Amino acid sequence: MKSNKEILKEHSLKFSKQRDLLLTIFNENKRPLTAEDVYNMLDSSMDLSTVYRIINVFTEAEILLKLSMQNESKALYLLNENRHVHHLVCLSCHQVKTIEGCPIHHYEHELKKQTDYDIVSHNLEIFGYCPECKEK
Amino acid sequence: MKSNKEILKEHSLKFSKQRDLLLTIFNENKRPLTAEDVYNMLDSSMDLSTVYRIINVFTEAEILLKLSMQNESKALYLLNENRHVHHLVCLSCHQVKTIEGCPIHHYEHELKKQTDYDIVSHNLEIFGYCPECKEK
DNA sequence: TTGGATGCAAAGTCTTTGCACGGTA
DNA sequence: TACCGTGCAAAGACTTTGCATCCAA
Repeated sequence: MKSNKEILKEHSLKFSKQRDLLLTIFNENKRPLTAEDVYNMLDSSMDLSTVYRIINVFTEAEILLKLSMQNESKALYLLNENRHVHHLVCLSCHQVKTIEGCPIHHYEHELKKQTDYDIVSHNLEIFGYCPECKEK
Repeated sequence: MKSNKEILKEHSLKFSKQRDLLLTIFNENKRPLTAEDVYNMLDSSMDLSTVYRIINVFTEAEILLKLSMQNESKALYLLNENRHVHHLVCLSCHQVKTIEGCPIHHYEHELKKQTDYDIVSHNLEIFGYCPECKEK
């Protein structure tokens, strides 16, 4: 298991107490978090603007992944596991299940032929209710 | 071809000059538009807040579809064709190609079994460069 | 020592809301 | 006429930025 310090170094990012803390939070919470979620977990011990700045730096470095979830006005961020995966997100508790294997990888090739588009990426998120929440 | 008046009536929405105009704009521009795009097309002849209000009403009535596209801070809206389709969006010109047939429809059933989640919906958008833009 | 990171406060961007007026049913 | 829609102005929510200070390399 890599230390936070090592992770930062790999991405040519300076170490700081704040960056260390944020990495730890995202490591310990494998679900999408808003900047505010993170801020609250820190008991406001760091400025909100710093949280935003670090999240932006991490996203640019691809340490974090930005999710686009409709009906959410705040941006959600998740640790980038560096594999091509998708997420099954619980609409009630926001818990995330990571789905290995991309169901449309093959389809992209087909689409490329059909449309003559240069296909670069896609965005797939699946929504539902997790076993616990669906009972209610 | 239904008139705008009829479309509004079907959704139990009152007719107004402004709603009529917006429907026409979305009908003539089958690509994702921001509230501001619409406002500009109107030569500012209607208030921006009205544009937002109408877009919200239309989205709630499912006349429009709200897209979630990462790296876009403004919300994008598109006429809802009332079929389950996905969109292939050009990263350069925002032109949209509608894809009939859902490549993951079958996959959702499989996933339901695997995960015990109650799967409700998904969100798939595909990004790339259209034949014209990819030359550049 | 030095440049980048942070805290604080202020501003920016996108969107929503309150209220008076106007138009549709 | 009664109610909903609209314009205008202001506020709200989320995020970014400027600047002085602080800290890691």
